[in-house]
Amino acid sequence: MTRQSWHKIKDQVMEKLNSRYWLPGDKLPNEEVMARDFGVARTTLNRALRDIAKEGFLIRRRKAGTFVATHPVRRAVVNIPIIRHEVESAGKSYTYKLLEQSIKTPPETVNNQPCLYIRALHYADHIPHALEERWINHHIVSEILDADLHTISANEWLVLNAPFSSGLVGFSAANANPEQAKILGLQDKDAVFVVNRDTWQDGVFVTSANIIYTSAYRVESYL
Amino acid sequence: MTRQSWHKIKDQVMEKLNSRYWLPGDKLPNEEVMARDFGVARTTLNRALRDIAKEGFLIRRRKAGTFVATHPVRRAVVNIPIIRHEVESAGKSYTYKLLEQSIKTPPETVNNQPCLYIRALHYADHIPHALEERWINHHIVSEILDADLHTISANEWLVLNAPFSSGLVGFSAANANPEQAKILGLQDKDAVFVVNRDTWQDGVFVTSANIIYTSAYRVESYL
DNA sequence: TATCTTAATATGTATGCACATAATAAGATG
DNA sequence: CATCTTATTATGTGCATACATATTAAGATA
Repeated sequence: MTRQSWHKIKDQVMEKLNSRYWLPGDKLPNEEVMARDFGVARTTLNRALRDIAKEGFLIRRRKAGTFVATHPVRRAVVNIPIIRHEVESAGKSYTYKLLEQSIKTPPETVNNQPCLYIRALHYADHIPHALEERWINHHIVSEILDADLHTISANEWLVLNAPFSSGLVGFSAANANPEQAKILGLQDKDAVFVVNRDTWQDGVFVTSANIIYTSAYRVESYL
Repeated sequence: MTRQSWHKIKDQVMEKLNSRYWLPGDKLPNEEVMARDFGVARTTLNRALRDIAKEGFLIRRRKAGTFVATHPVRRAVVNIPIIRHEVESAGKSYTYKLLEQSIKTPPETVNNQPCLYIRALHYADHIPHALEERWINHHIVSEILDADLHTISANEWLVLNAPFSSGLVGFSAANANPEQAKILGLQDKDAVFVVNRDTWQDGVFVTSANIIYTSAYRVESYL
């Protein structure tokens, strides 16, 4: 008898969900029984079920049991790459221009003490691709004051030098303001796609960035 | 001696990454050694490392070993809820109006045979919140022809009745066209946030939807 | 040297067992 | 009847062990 992997068990369970053999809300047999049915150890079945639950199709509660999710919340996993990589992997040439670098006081919503402010333009095939507007807490990542941000983008510098901080990403749409439109080569009021990223290190504010893309930009993901 | 959980091991490893004890590109000790160092079984350490690798901070290759990712691709996990739930969990009243329901031929980019076309408006506190424009392959999910789409949105009906299909999500920005602007109560050319969802069941086209939100809308996620 | 074969190695995972823990149900107490 | 306590149960997880598998490195062969 060939060995069963937890991947195969997962596929078999998913098949029973897809075929509606188990319906939303249904309670599944307990692990011991299912493991016996599938002919694997409970550990192996457990791993398969945990993985499916993590994807949102099953709800598991101790003592209560395992249930088919009634309203599976679909989760899309979105990659947030470094802009240079994003451009280059689309087969285009990447260039970059630092527009502004100064220390000033950000809006209260960002931070309550003076920060390093960066404005930079990312090009794909020498056409403006994305405008980066970023606040950096240089009290925390003080080494960035020595970095040559004409050569390497703040985006990339931070990923390399403070890569493991936690953060919040937001996607939204906006009308370009006149200045942004001019820089990006757009008409006034043209729609832009804004990616906002705020990150912290151990609870302390590190950086807040708005990346402003032309409306041709699109974030995609399989789910 | 208290028992160590794989979560704690994970935290300890993450701490060594955060503190730059291990630098991007570094090779970590092998599992056997690390397990001994942390005082746990290899299984437990393995689970922690697998989890971190899944999040993109470590790269693991058989025989080669475990390495700190040089360019960790940040992944944001975005929830795609049912619109009604989204509105209600914001503490607002949800209402819904079916604007159009007909069978016609979609653009070639969607499907090559006549489909059910739905246009519906979702309200939050009786203010237009999102416009749904959707094509449905009624040859596959024929039961939807019997559903009363005045009562339940196609969005929700599909999640309940064909919930486990695979799909593609896209986020983008656009300028509202005059008709969309009128329906959503916007000015012409106002920016809108568009969520596009295409889903298939076993490789067969099921549905393609554009959900058009006003620019106040924002997709957020921790990472 | 170039190429194929083989051995060594680090991760991947199945299994049986034991115990931890959360949540519920049953029972005891006022 | 309400409330607190306790037992039960299903999932969560640790551990030791064995073997699987991908990948690299070393050795053999031409």
